[in-house]
This record gives sequence, structure tokens and C-alpha cells, in this order.
Amino acid sequence: MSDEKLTPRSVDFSEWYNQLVQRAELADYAPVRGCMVVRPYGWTLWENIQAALDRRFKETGHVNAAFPLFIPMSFLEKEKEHVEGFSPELAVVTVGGGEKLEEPLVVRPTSETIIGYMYSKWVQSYRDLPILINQWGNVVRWELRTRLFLRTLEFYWQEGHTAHATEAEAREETLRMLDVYADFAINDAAVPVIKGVKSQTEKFAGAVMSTTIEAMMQDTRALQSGTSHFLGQNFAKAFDIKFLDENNTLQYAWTTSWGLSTRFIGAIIMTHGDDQGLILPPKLAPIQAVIVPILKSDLESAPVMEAVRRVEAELKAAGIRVKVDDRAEVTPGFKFNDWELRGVPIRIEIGPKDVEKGSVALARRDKPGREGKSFVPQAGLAETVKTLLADIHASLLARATAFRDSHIFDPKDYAELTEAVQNGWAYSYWCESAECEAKVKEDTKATTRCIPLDQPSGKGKCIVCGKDAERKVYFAKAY
RNA sequence: CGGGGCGUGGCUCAGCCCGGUUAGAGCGCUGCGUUCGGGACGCAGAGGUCGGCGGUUCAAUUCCGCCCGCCCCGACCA
Repeated sequence: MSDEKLTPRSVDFSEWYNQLVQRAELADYAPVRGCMVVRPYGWTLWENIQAALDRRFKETGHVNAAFPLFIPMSFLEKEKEHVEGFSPELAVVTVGGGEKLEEPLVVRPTSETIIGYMYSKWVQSYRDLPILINQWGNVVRWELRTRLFLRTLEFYWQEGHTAHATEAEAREETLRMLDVYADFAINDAAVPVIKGVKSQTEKFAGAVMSTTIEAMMQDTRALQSGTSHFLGQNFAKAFDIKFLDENNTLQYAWTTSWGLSTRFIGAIIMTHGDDQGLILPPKLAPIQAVIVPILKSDLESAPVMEAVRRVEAELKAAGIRVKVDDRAEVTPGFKFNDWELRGVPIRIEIGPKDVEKGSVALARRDKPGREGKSFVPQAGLAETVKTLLADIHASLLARATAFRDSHIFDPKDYAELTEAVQNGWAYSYWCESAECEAKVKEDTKATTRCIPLDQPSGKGKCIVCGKDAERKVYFAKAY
């Protein structure tokens, strides 16, 4: 609800984002710096994301559980890289019930440690494995610079934690869940992502290997949209997760963890949104179709509203998430803009002319103006809407994919690379040394985003140092 | 934590330099009426410890000091 236009993306992309998040009522700033309130519209979107992921987790054999928010400080310290990675951003509770605590409690920044501790209690035999548990919850990381959804002190996510008898099985699980994320991103959110492996410097603190799905936002910056980690035996050794195998030999388990957070909402906003506001992917949109009645006078009100209610009931019965905007105090034109700001995929206008002709006006959010508007019969509308929703999904995905691909460059030399990452991603051979990675970062602020799983067949020379390189990597500025 | 900016109705801001009557505007909000196929209009209203504390002064939103908070820019991150 606002009468002013959004700052256009071309003028100030991050200002566009900030205004949009608030005006669309996805989230608001909380009284504590860096914390956000997820408003009902934003939370419903998150619930739809949760449902889409949770279904996939269950299908791949996982179960949900809940682990505590507080973790003994000493747990974090058991895994060297882990504590080094997270200690700068920990929130620590030192007083409880008015008394200084004997051991400070960390508000979980992630739950590998406490879950590792529990797994060590639960695992004795190879017959206890694998353990495939997911948790939906919140975590706290004391970030310095925050943005709604993209980086807040507290955020909501899911974290899967699995333990396996063999390395191969754990590695397989890591990639399986990466596939789950990619499938969700592409097929439910219409966000094209690239699956890949993080460099040693970019990987999760404590992991042997981190994998990621990377998405390109409309300002061409990269957003890590979900991660899946192969933790090797690092946490098993730190927390003593041991089992007897078939040969009665004591072995450390192999663990994985994987997470996707409310940050993904930021990915949706910055992948699809336009200068009018949000464009939500149909499968995740809290409201898939909004009906706006057009009332010329009180006389015409009754037949129009009768048609509106009938259409509403039909769409509902067909499983479409539909809302009637029957507010009397604002005009249809206002409502059009209002729902466009909120990203509802389809608008249905029903007025006196439609009652007369047995038609409705359909407007698709992804194609503004006349191009996206059509007049269709009321008969069979549920099917028409379903088809259109599917079509919108496909066109959003195609558009985002085309945008991304047209902003991925293949620089011929280092000078071209520095140019490429100013308005896109550079896809280049890299010798995988931390030195070359650091040089690019220092010169351009771009980091390695991932070494994609799909690689060209040949080999090449490192774009930075010219030495032999096995694999190509994406360099990009990132969120 | 370094550099810059800002705190005045719900929001965006004016007023402050140069202290002095009832502190304003636009938007939003409430009520009534007319409207309604791309951001309607009229009339009548409600709403402010001018971020906090202290100082200067007959008198402080205005001048001074301290504190608090927020935003932007530089070192970390899903």
C-alpha cells in the first residue's frame, strides 16, 4: 500500500530491493539492528517453500526432528575449522535466571556440533546407519552488514544432518540433496541455478567439500541459494560418532549437512521482480490469482459480485489459491497496481461487460500491459488459469535463464576477466590455488562462486597465472 | 571498529544558520457522500514529550556538550 512508484532497478538496484520487500509486506525491520520480522505474506511464501522442500526431503527418506537453540560453547571448540569460521559471529548467553552461567551457551549458528553430539549417543552399530534427519528452525549469526532476507542476524532455514557408514554413501547423499535443491529452485521457484563445488576458501567451516547452487540476480551478482556439505569424518571424530561395522571393526561415521534459508526469498525477489514490484513464481505464490470486481454502480453490483463469487468457488475447487479483492474504498486501478506490487501471477477482472458476455479479463503478471491481457470465457476458467500458471512458470524460468546465460562471459585473458565480472560472471579455467583466487578478489571484488559439476571435456590454462588448470570456475561478485 | 550523513505526527520531509505567539506540508489514517475496466474526488476530523540527558538564556525544535539510535562507505558471511 503505497502511492509512490518503486525506485527503478536501473537507478538503484539495492534500493529497489529494500523498498520492495517492505512495500510488498514480505518483511519489516525489527527493533533490534539486523533482525527482521517476516510478515504474513512473506511467511506464507516461506511456508510454500517449506512444503515444496519438505515433500522432497521425505521422498528421499528423511525425517524431521528438533534440536535445541542453545549449544555449550565447548562444543563449538571441538572442531578447529568450525570454531575459527564461526566464532566471530556468535551470539553468546552468559547469564541465565539472573546467575552467571558456568559455561556460556552459544545461540546456534548451525547445528552440526550439537547434532554430532547426539549422533554419537545414538550410533553404535552399522545397523544404526544411516541417520537421515532434517530440522526446520532458526539460527543466529552476528553479521555486521545486514539486508532483509539476504543477511540478517537471525534467519529461518532447514538444516539436514546425516550420518553414514561409508564415504561413498555420504558423498552420494551430499550430491543427492544438492539435486533436490536444484530441482526445487528450477521447477518450483523458476530460479535457474548452477550446481557446483565451492573452493577451499569458500567452503563451509569444517567441511571437506561444500557444494552449492548459485543463482544470478538481475544486477548480475551471484547468490548462493542453497548448500550441501560433505563433512568427511571431521565431525564424527570431534564428537566421537563411532560404530562397529560388519567385520566388528570400530569405524568413524561419515556425515553431511545441507541447508536452504529464507535467503531464498531474496533470490526469488531479485530473479523475477520488475519495476512494478514482485513477480512470484506460480507454484510458490501465496495468492495465485486475484479477482478484482469492477463495479460501475450499485445497480450492477449484485450480478457482478454473483459472478465473482461463482468464479472464486470454481477456482478454489480446482485447487487454485485465489483471493477476491472486494475492498470498497480503493479503485480497481489502485488494486491492479497493488497486486502487481505483491507479485500475484494472475489477475482476473470481472465487470458488467463480463457478466453480459460470460467472460473475464485475464492479466498475467510476467507480461505487463496489453501484451499480458486477454479476454476469456468464464466457462472452463479453472483449466485456463491452470494452464496459464504453468505457462507463467515456464516463461519466468526461460527469461531468467536467458538473462543469466547472456551475462556469463568466457574471458580470453585476465584483463577481460576483470571486465567481465563488472557486469556478469566470468567462466574460466583456474588452477585452484588460493593465491590466484585472492588476486582476483583483491583486483575486482569478485570471488569464485563454484566449480560447476558439469565441465567441458578439455583442460586449459589458469586465467590468472597461466598454469595448467583442470577445471573451469565461475568468478562473480556475490551477495 | 575507522570515514560521512541523519534523528520533528504512522511515512517522507520543511522550519533551525539569525532563539520569541496556536510547529507546518504532502502522503497515510478516521467519518460521511460522490466514484470505480490502470494508482479517484469533495467535505469534516484525529494525530507531535521536535531522539535522550545536561548546559547557556527571561525564553531552546532552534545555540553548546555528552549520550543513544539509525542510514551510507571501507575489513567477515547462508
